[in-house]
Amino acid sequence: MIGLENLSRKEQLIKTAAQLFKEKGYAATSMRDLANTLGIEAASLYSHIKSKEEILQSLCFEMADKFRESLEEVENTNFSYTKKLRLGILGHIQVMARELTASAVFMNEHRHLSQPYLRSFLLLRINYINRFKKIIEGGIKSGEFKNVDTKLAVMTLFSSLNWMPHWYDPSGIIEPIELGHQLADMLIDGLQTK
Amino acid sequence: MIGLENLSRKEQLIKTAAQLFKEKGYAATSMRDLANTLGIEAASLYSHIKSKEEILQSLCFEMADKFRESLEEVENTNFSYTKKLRLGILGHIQVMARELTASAVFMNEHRHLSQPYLRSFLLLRINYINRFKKIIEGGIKSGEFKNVDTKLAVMTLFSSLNWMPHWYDPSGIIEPIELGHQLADMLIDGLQTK
DNA sequence: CCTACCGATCGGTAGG
DNA sequence: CCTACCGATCGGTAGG
Repeated sequence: MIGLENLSRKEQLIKTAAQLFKEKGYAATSMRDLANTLGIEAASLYSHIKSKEEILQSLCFEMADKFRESLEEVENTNFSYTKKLRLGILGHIQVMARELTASAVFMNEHRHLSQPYLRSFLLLRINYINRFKKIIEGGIKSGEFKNVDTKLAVMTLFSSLNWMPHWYDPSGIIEPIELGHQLADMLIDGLQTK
Repeated sequence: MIGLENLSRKEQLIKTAAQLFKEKGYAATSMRDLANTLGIEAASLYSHIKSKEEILQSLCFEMADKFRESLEEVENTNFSYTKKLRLGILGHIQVMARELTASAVFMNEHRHLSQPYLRSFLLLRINYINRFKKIIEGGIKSGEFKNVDTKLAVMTLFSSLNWMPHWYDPSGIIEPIELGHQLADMLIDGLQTK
């Protein structure tokens, strides 16, 4: 692992776990896998964390919080719905780009949370999705957007966004902001030439 | 479980496993979970199948085959790229709608395949994605589509399509074909009014 | 952060 | 399809 030198041991542990959870999945990652990657014994992990699930909890809820924060900034503006949607997409992608691994875990591994954490995570997520949906609905009412099925539209957006950590190459040419603009262009203007 | 009466015991077993793999994930689903759901002992499963992974293999490769078949039909036409893209989307969604659970497993659990199955699965998948990409590239060259980033375009399409099993309600109002048309409309024409 | 260890559960087999 | 069982591995604890 590279770039973990400045982090506390606990932060290193969570970052490393996120990597493993992303690659192998939460259930298929053992505490011994994690310990081996860090170069310590499995039992030693428990002086930093209380349980395996605690790691998943911090990853999921910290990301949920960052996504919510980013969208709230956009909501507190007076831009058109078209611009709000674009800024919402840009914000989401920038949060994701800063935490690509944690974002992938947020998207794919949250189902392994136990109750009551799972329930409150799903509430946060549906709330986030509904806020994007409100922007789309607003755009339809204002005449900016076509009268599409808003559930389909928002789920298309949400799945496109959240699958990005699986294929986006942060060392590649295209920058997160540029990527966000292109995705917004595609969804707002379509592929077709005018 | 409903509607499994006409299937062979092995087919029932695979369908039931798909449901559990979708809900809990492959790694978190134990053979005892599967046996309990079917109302038999875990050891009895092995008179129908060789291993847990064999179930995952049949699910993943059978779906890959159906998706490939559906896209090949579209490729063997002389339609415009716009129409090919639309028909490709419709085909994918119809295959998925017929096997919603297996499709979710295909999308999210394939990483638990061991070698050499994982490698050949990923080859099938990248081949499928590249065929969609070729349609988009063709449309750009012909002037039907704007000069977008084709990797972004095809991954947006692919992730939208494959996340559908997680939110699409087959008992709801909207039919798979109608859904496919609306998704195609969105991606091709965009959200924006003209 | 380590050694030593716990009970529970895992995928799977033998033999009927 | 069952009983009986296997060795391996799981998340986690006690005590230092």
